[in-house]
Amino acid sequence: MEDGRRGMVGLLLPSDFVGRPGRRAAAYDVAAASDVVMCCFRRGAFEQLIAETPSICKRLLEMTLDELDAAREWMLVLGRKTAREKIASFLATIARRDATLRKGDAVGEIVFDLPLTREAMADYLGLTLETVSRQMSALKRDGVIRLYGTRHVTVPDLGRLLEAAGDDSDGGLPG
Amino acid sequence: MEDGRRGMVGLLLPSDFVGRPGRRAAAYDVAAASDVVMCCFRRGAFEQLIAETPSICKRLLEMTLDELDAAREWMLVLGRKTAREKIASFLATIARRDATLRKGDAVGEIVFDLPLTREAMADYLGLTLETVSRQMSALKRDGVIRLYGTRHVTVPDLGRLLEAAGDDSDGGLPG
DNA sequence: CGTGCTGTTGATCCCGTTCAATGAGTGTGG
DNA sequence: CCACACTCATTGAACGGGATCAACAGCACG
Repeated sequence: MEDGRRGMVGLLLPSDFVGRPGRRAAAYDVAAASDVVMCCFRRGAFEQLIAETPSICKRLLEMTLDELDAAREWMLVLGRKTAREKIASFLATIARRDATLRKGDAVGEIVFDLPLTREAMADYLGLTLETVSRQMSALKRDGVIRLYGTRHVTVPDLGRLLEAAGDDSDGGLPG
Repeated sequence: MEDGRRGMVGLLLPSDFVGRPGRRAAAYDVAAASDVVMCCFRRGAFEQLIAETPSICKRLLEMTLDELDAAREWMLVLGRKTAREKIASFLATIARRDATLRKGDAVGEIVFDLPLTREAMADYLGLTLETVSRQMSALKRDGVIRLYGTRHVTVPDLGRLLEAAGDDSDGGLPG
């Protein structure tokens, strides 16, 4: 924002798509928070591809609708959750997609690395970096997560994390 | 949310589209806040129409991308703005689309009716209804808006409203 | 070693919430 | 017509969660 306040409106993870067919300029900056591999398309050729291949357009529509749902879900997080719940929600999101990518070992201990600095997390969650740090410490103290270094996280019990996130309903583990 | 906290993730206004091609169930409730006229399509026929008419799919994609941009814009509002700025941003949004619908008299005094109760505004803005009420009174006291009854609003100077919204850059009135 | 960056922790303050009372508008029934 | 109930809105007082200001620790790098 003009006065220096910063915000993040999305987090792109492996397999995500970025860009807006039909527009020259994006409304937001895209910054790499880690090393990335990108697959790029020339705008003209890509738009032609869309025009000629209805199934691709349909697929893009579905992906965009998914993003929209995610954005709306996040609006609830930003608008109605406490700092602790925001942090827990964020960790749960990362844990979930991480588990999805290397799928298989669904249950048991979850291990992952945070892709963001404390400051970036704060921007994403609408908090200050100090609050992020404090709540991370609090979740660690309460045994909801364990921290090795500042980035490496393990979640011994996903249920407890979801509980801390305010996303109750038990996590819905399939029988 | 499960514990009684409520939130709104979008505001549908005349000419908006709601629904998700390709999904049976919506992730959110849709509630009418005023009298409405809806134009409905049967799912099957509509999806067939999409499949057969690439231009419609393309149009839907564009609309969804616009909604996604709006949702992200709103994430910044929810995450980084003060109560006063949130209220002002909301009023500016309503004023803008209202001016767009009955387009023409762009400049000068803007007049419109709020489509929501204070409580619904609070849910949309991530505030309490008391705070909404207080900030409305504050904006009125400061002369940014005028209130006739609880719903009817006039904005004597859009620039000042945008300033209060934190959306500086002067409103960009064309010469 | 010093410098810079990221993260942690402490102390204090303030904005928005919470709890509570009151007002204003509307519909209902005597 | 007025009393009553009910909903929506305004306003006040007190509290608290997160922001702010500030000090310091860990680590990489020259």
